[in-house]
Amino acid sequence: MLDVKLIRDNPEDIKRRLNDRLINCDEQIDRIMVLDALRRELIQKTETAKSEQNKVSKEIPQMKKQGLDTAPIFEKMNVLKEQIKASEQQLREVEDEYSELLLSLPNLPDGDLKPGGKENNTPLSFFESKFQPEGEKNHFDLCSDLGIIDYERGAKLAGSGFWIYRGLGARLEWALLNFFIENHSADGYEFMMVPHMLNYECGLAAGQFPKFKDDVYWLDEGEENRHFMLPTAETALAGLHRDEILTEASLPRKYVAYSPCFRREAGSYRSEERGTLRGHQFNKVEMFQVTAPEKSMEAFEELVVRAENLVRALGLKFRTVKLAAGDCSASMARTYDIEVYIPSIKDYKEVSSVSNARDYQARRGNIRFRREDGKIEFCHTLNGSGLATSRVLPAIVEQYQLSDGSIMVPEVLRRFLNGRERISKDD
RNA sequence: GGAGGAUUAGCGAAGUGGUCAUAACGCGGCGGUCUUGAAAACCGUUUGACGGCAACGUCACGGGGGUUCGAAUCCCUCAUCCUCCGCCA
Repeated sequence: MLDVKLIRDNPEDIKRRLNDRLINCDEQIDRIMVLDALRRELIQKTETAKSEQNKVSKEIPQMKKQGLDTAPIFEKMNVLKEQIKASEQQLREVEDEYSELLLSLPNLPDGDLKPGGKENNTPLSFFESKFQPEGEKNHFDLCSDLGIIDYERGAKLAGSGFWIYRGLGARLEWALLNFFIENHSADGYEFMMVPHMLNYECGLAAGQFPKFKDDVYWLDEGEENRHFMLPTAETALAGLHRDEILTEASLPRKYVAYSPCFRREAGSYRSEERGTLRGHQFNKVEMFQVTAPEKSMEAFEELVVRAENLVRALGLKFRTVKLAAGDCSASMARTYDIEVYIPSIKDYKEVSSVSNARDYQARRGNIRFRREDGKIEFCHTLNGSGLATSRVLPAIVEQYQLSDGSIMVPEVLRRFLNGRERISKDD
């Protein structure tokens, strides 16, 4: 959520900066300006009447004590009561529309981002693979032939977009997750195992709701207090310190969580995204930080390097891309993607998305901290995948394939697989 | 799933329709007096949000709604926690 003061002070500047995202919010901002003024006027009106009501109300017990006639004063109070009721009703209507509009505005992109969409993304760095692949098979065929992923029976159990990791495939997947968690934990990130079903407020704080509430799976539990399956552990971690005031000394808070991620992905199927490249459920290790505002860029750089180092340690070819304003997700002020190379489609696929939300999520979730001098401010929140496995595994099998259709196990993962160096058909 | 009970400041807790909600009282925290230093004792202090240039005002007793001239207090509803019963990996 944006600070309404920013809009109030310079609505044209905010419009221009949001336009960089290729989203036109001009009308919404104009309307917010109108409602903001109206809102403040109504607040004053209501509070003046309430002040009067409180004053008179205090006189009543004294009058009764003295045996005075209270009838005329009740008369007056009834009038006040009606006035307050009416202006409160008006205020409620104005505030409903006002906060809905304010919540629907995306975050301001950082000033150094290129305006526009995907086409304006800027690759920042490239890393070449450690291993020279000996074949050109695609990951779908390799995984099927090796028997490490069962796509057919996955669809049988749950439909298209689901798969089963089997045997050494499951072990490899588990090894990746372990490798990531161990890495972050060693550097002071607190490992969190969070609920996989969350309430609405989590989605609101993270910035996914109300706009993207149809992109997640909702459980059928009746009208109120329903749960949705989390689309990323970020949604849980963004809700962790909701309505809390943290001490400055306890910042930055560094968390790492593993969770499966559930996404509807309605209409986003593309034929090149076969196998595990896009599914309704995938595994991800997520990093999350809560920082003081002046420390969030430092934390951002840290998260980018952490994610890069994991891909580098696996020896995979990848690149890091700075996203243009329009390609960053709505809650984020800046995002860098780490993309791993998938030889069969001659393209890079995102395995990590590192973002700085600045105070956008903190405002929505009311996540604050107290400075040493006692002042209370909103925190900054950041998140980054570290990493999502559903694209790492295809990259591994393709980039580490041998001429006979077996694959090499990246060195850093071997100790999670009893020292195993390769996976072949006979296993 | 059923039956009870609870939710008030950092913590414990008083308050059962009005003039004690910046909330009694206790603990803790912070500042001070005393002390070589500490402890003890004593004194003081200690919520947040919103509106306003300010003076000041408004709101918040788990959340939301209602009754009333007036609600922490009465009613409805939801959430969470506790106790007992049932069921269960």
